[in-house]
Amino acid sequence: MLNSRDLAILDILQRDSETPLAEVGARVHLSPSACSRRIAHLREAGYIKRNVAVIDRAKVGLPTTVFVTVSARTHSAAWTEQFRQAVAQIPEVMEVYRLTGSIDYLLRIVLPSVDDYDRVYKALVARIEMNVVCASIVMETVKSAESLPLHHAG
Amino acid sequence: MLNSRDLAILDILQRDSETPLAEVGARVHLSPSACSRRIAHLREAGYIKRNVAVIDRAKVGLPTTVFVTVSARTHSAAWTEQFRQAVAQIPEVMEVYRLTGSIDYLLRIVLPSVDDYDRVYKALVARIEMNVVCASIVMETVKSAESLPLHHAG
DNA sequence: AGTGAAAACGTGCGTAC
DNA sequence: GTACGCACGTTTTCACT
Repeated sequence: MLNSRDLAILDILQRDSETPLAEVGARVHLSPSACSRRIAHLREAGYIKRNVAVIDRAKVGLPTTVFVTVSARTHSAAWTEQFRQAVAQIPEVMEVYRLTGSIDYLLRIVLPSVDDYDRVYKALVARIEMNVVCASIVMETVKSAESLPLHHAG
Repeated sequence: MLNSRDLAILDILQRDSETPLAEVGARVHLSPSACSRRIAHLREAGYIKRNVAVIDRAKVGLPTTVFVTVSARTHSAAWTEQFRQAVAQIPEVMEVYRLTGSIDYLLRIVLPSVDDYDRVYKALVARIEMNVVCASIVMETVKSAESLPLHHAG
């Protein structure tokens, strides 16, 4: 289980994983060595999965996001599995969610430009029969939090 | 500008920012010290924004995701700015995108449970008048890439 | 069991070649 | 680009509560 101090440590590390233990310790009122042990425990227990570099999408030539809503042709287990494999194979498809309601799936696709969507669309429909309900291009990212609301966790 | 070696380094670091320089060097056929210089440059130039810990959402008590589609009451600059501030103030609202098409905005909301959605919904409508078109609960995360398709970048 | 002080360790960085 | 050495931060040990 997690106490409030563990949550505070996680909150620091999800914003900057390179924060020196001395600073982490100062912020949660703990010694650096104690922080080191806590973090090691949080890793082993799976609360921290790994550390990653956050890359500027626009700067590396991937400024465009397209959201695609899809409904299944059939709801058979075979179709579902084939769909799962299709989206797994296409790296531009970064996230796929199965939703409640009339729309079955939501896909987030990351691309160099809107022109590339056609390529990804064709790659998708070549692998699996599906009804693309709608494709919406992201005009503006109004908010992008990148850190979990840990203070509001259960 | 970025060459293919820089992209390879970014690809390694976006998967695991703790990869030792010796291993990064081995994978891109470069000495550790040369890697160190490249990475420092990638940071200064803003390609790498920062390093963060990836936290297991379910384990910290935030397993639920809700996607909400919103259309604007009016399209005035004042409404837009007020909407921007409203979503900025609510930490559970992690991402907000302005989209093409009839739906104006897409919100990704992260919560302890579906029951908490009512609380966030009320917090939103208390701050800004808007038409919530639809709220869909994520039943299953079919794919979650967490790393950019750098090999397909422009 | 969990803490803090201090010593040992390892990695990354700067200088020299 | 390689080799060395220093410096820093992290990790471990240990005494203690």
